[in-house]
Amino acid sequence: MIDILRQHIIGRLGNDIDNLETVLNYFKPLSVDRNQYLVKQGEVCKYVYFIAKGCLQVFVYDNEMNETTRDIVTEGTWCSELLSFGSGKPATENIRTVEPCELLAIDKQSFQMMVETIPQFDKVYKQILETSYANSVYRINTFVALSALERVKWLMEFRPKLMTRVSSKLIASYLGINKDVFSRLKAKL
Amino acid sequence: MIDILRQHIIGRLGNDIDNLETVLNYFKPLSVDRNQYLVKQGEVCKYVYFIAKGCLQVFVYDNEMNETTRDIVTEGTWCSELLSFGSGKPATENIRTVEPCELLAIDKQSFQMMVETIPQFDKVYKQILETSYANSVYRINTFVALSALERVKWLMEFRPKLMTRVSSKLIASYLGINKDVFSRLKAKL
DNA sequence: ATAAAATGTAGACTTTTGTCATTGCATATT
DNA sequence: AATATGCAATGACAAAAGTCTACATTTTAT
Repeated sequence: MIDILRQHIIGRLGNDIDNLETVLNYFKPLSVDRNQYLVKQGEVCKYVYFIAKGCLQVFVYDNEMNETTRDIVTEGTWCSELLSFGSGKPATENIRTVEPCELLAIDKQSFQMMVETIPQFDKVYKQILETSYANSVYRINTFVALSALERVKWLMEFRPKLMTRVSSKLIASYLGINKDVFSRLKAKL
Repeated sequence: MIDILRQHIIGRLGNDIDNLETVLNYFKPLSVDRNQYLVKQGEVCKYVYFIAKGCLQVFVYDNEMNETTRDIVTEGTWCSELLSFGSGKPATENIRTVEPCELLAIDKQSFQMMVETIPQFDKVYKQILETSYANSVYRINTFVALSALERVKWLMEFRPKLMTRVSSKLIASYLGINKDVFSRLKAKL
C-alpha cells in the first residue's frame, strides 16, 4: 500500500531523495469502513491523508443538516482540512469516507519533523495548498455561472467515473442541484 | 500612500522588522484609471498588488464573453493571480480596476529578494495563499447551495458596502445571478 | 454642457428548478 | 426469510430564475 505513496512522491520530487524510506515510515496506514468521519466541523483536523484506495467526501452541513459537498476525492490524492491542520483552529468542513478506504495518515508533529529532515518536503505542503487553491478557484469560476444541465454535462466530461462510482444523491450535493432534478437531467442526455 | 502598506505589514508581522523601509522601497506605486486590466487571462501575471485605494474585479470570461466574477477586492488587501505569479504559467483569470486605483506593485524578482532579505517575509506569501484559499473554500461552501435571494441577503449582511459602491451588474456577476433577477430581489427586501 | 453610452427598473412571458408523493428496486438488518 | 431502510426514477404541481422589451435615469466622454 505504501508503494502507491512512494510512487506519488517520486513523481513529484524526483527519486533522488535521500531519506525517502524514513519519510514513508512517518505515515500510518489506516483501513477505514465506509461512512466514517475523518474530520468533523468544529473539531481540529490532526492529519493529512493520502488516499491509497477509496473515496472521500468533503462537505459542510447547513442549518437544516443538508449536505453541500465541496469535493469528492479518490485514490492517488491528498485530502485534509488544510486550514485547520495548519493553524490548529477548528475545521469548517467534514470529511467522510464514501467507500471502505485504505489511507496513509501523517500527523502534524511528524509532518514538521519531516520538513526538518528533508528540506524538499517543505514544498509538499505548499504544493498541496496551491493545488487545493487552484481547484477551488477553478470550481468557483466553473460552477457559479452554470445551469444545472451544464453542471451535469461538466461532470460527464471531466469526472465521468464518478457517475457510476458514487450515489446520485452525493453527486447532486456536489453539483449544487436537487437530486430529483439531477435524475431528470441525466435521463435527458 | 506607502504608509497604508506599512501599517498593513506591521499589523501582520509586528513592528520589529529590521529592514521594513527597504522592503517598502521594492513596491512601485501606481495610479490606474478605471476599467484597466492588470491581468489578462492567458498572459502571465507579473505582480502582486496591494490596494491602497480603489477596487478590483477578479473574473473570467465564458464562451459568450459573459463575465463571472470570483471576487471584488477593495483597499487594504492584496490582489494577484497568485498561481500564475508563483508558477509563471498563464493566468486563468482577469483582474481589472473598477474604480481609479492607487496600487503598490511588486514583481517576482523583488518579491524573491525580499524573501531573502527578510526571512519573515516568506510567511507573507504563505499567508496570502492561505487567506485566498480560505476565501475560496468559504465561497464555495456558502454559495453553491444558496438561492438567488439568499445570496443577495448574504451580500447585504457580509459585504453591505458593495451594494452602494459598485454597479448592480458587477454584483450580479459576483453572485452568479441574472442582473434583472438581482434588481427584482433587491426591490423585495 | 451636451450627446452618447451604460445602467437600473419593470412587466409579461418562458424556461428551469424545486417540492412532494408515489413506486419499485436493491441493500442491510434481525 | 421477512422486514426495514435507503436510494433512484417519475409525474404533477409550485416556485424561482431567466429572457426580452421598453423606458427612465445616471454616468461618461467630448
